[in-house]
Amino acid sequence: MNARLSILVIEDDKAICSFITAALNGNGYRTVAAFTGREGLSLAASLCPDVVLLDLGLPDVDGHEVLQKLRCWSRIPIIVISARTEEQEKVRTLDMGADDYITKPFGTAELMARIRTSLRHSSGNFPETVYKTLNLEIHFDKRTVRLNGELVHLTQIEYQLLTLLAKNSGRVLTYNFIMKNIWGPYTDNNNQILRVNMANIRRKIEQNPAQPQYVFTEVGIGYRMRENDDFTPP
Amino acid sequence: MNARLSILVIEDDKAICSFITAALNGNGYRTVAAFTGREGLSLAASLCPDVVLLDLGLPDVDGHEVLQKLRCWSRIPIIVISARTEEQEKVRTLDMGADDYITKPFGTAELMARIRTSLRHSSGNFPETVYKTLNLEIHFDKRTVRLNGELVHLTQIEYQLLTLLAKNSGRVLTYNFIMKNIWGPYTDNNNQILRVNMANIRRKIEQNPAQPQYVFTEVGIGYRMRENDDFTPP
DNA sequence: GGTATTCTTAACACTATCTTTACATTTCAT
DNA sequence: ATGAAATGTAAAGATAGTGTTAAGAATACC
Repeated sequence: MNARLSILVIEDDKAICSFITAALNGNGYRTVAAFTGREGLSLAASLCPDVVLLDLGLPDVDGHEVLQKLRCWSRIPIIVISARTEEQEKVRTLDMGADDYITKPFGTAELMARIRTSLRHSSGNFPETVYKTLNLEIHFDKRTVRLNGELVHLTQIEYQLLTLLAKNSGRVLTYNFIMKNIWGPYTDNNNQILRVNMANIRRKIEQNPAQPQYVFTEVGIGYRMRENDDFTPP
Repeated sequence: MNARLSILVIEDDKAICSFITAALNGNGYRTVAAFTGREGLSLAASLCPDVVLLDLGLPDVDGHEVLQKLRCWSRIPIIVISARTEEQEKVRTLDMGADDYITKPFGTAELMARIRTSLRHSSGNFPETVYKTLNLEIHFDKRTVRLNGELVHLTQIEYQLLTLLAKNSGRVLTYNFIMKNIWGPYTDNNNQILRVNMANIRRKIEQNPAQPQYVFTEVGIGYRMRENDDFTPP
């Protein structure tokens, strides 16, 4: 059911590269190889892999530069592989945003374990307890929704859907993500049920459902909820 | 303003323990020490520290058991410290939910770097992944584009196109590369559709589409997006 | 067991988006 | 300068995606 996870290997030494990709394939991952930093950056952008393995000793661009460029726009887990064992080098690399630093030589089993650990990290987390904007308030701990101070009654699914969006407010959630989250991983790709629920929610909280203020449609992608007011960036 | 982060050190060797806590204190962390597994578990539960450092060689309970028990109820980052270097041991420990595995002897600088990395993972306060230049901001993880702070609505293809360029900012992407990336490998070599989309994007984000500030045309080659000037290391 | 609520499915109207066409404008070599 | 090639723009038809309604099925509640 779940699509296989894909891993981008950025490594100039073809022998090592094919060794690594073979090991990854053997463990059920899809792999894509890049032999230069430039190539790696483009592929990362177009493929959006689940993990990046980055060898620091590249011919064209400095590996650290690749790391830096990637971190400008992505939080994909990046596991750096390097021959250098000096502590300063490790510190520098980790502080530039690498998720792990493995020194050569290393065993494939350890590599696989560290990949699994990275994947664990990249799956999300959100702590907020109140969502509040315009005239809408959601208290997650009380499980209440208020519009202009008045309690709004939502059904189970409607509430789940609204809070999923609220906890990720400002961010577009894909139809698929929402479906999987609420109807479980084995639902088909039919959004009809989602559309109906959204229409019902809008009827309850929007003044004019045709011009929503709270939940917006991103055609072809999914829904996005208006950003939470008491959002305090770091 | 920010409360200092607290770290629980579970380590039976008092010499090593005081060495580590001293280093942590020197780096601004609050530390609590536990000399047995049992103690460590109860302290973790009562304190809810931000990170746990766990030595596997404990006298009373097996270190792996501590790890397992902790993971039953908590997702606190756990960094395991161990004298054992065998790969199987590392794999087992990581797969039981440890966030990192450091072998003795290790330097304090590396330990600190790995703690920072773990903290980044847990608190979700990853530096936001954005493209930013002049008055334009693209938030990749939210899938939003802002011009002068205002949300700009882009269609699916427009967004794909803009982010492909942004993720490769400063570099020329050929028409062919872009076409293949967005319309798939089997499209013909007709750029018309690409030109239309670029015109639409420019109408939405450029002040004067005839003299673009963000996406430049490289005649005969492709498009290039103004370089991201946002990079701020952690 | 009957009633009310909620969930799901299907049909259809409506809207946004995509693609194509036609033509204007710019660029560059001669 | 001039013309051919490349690029930009506008508009309209085709397509796909979304919202809405309503009716039957499933579930919970007396």
